[in-house]
Amino acid sequence: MNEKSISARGRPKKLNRDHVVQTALLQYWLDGPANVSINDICKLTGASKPSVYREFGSDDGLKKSALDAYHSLAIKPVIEILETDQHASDTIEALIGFITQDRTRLGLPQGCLFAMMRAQSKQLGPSTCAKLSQMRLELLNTYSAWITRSKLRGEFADIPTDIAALFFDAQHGGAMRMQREGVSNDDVANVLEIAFKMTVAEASTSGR
Amino acid sequence: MNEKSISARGRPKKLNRDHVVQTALLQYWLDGPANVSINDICKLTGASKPSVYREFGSDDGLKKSALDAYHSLAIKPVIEILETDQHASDTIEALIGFITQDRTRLGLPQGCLFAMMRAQSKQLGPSTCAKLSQMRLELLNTYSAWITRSKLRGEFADIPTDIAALFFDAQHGGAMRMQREGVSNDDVANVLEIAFKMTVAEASTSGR
DNA sequence: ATCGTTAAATAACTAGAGGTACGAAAAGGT
DNA sequence: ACCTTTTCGTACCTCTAGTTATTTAACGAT
Repeated sequence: MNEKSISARGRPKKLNRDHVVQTALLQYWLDGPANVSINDICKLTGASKPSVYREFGSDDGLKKSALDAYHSLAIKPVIEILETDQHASDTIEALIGFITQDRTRLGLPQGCLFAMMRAQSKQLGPSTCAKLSQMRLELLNTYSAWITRSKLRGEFADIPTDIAALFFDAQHGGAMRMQREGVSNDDVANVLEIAFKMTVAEASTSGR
Repeated sequence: MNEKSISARGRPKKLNRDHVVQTALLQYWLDGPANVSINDICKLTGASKPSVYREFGSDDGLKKSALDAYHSLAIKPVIEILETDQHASDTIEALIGFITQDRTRLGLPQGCLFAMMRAQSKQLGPSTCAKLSQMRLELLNTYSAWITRSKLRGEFADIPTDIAALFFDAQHGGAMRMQREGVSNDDVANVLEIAFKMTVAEASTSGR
């Protein structure tokens, strides 16, 4: 099924790719991608340095793989919330809930690796940067599609779609930074609520 | 007047402190504080490394001094806008204008050194970090004071002051990131306008 | 058994970071 | 003229980053 059974020749592989990626992901997330070296990853996983280079090619390759894993873990859920068919205000509520959940209980760091990497993209390699902007576009497009759908149902204010998408992306980034700077999740949620409230269609607001 | 004339003994100083600080500031601003080494600064200014260390003590000291200079250059203007006595909507307009001005014409980089440093504070030394959080608090307090005054004049929406201050800070940071990521100043201004519009008192909005 | 294939790990290399020891140089004071 | 004070700058140090050469080990195929 996997590639291992296809090419079963040669010395069997010892390195656990997933373990390395997960460890790197967590460490990048916890300490910031620029503060974690390949050496650190080797110490943490017990892998040898050449093994890591054989598997990922370079520091850039490992970071890209970790970012890939982060996508499944923390970006896809956001996208799925935006693609769930429900009232815009419910989507917003779900979004706020996901962003401000207490991740420490799940053993996950606060903040957002994606946001951190965007903030330090100048210190990252080309393939990580490519992945980053691809993810950025994917998110912006998902926001745009959701906003368009919400507008058709009269649930969204009269704001240009692309501007509103940038606005949502900005709020998400802002929330992540607040978390890192120690603002309580309650306060972050409050900020997001007043931020997102205005994007809801004005008709329903004045109707109450 | 200055310290030079007080202790005029010893070999005269050759190092131009201001020149070094300004060069460092610009380079940090342009390439990111983590991507500029003391060596780079020395090459750019012609100063010798020990001179720089004699003057600033450490990398951390130089970064702190550069951040200090940035405060006068780009943070103080924001604070002054917030302390000018005018209608809240005019203040907001001035704020948006300042944030989205085209700095390339002034020979200044895009983005915001303060925001960049906040995003990479884990890579900075203790005194730079202290300066950073001091500036953060100063800004938040200035926002809060302005919001309180605006509320008294009925020009601000019914939002908890500290939450609104965090909201403004978040918008500023978001705008800086958008600039760095290549969003046009027009689009940034549009995002800020819809973001700040809601903080204006609702009474005047419905009155139109 | 041996051969090609693949992966292992030790031990290096290069580059650049932050930081400093130290002797020479340039001024004023005596 | 000499001493003291202050700064200068070359040449170094240490440490860690990313990266790789090289030899050895473990497998399937012949």
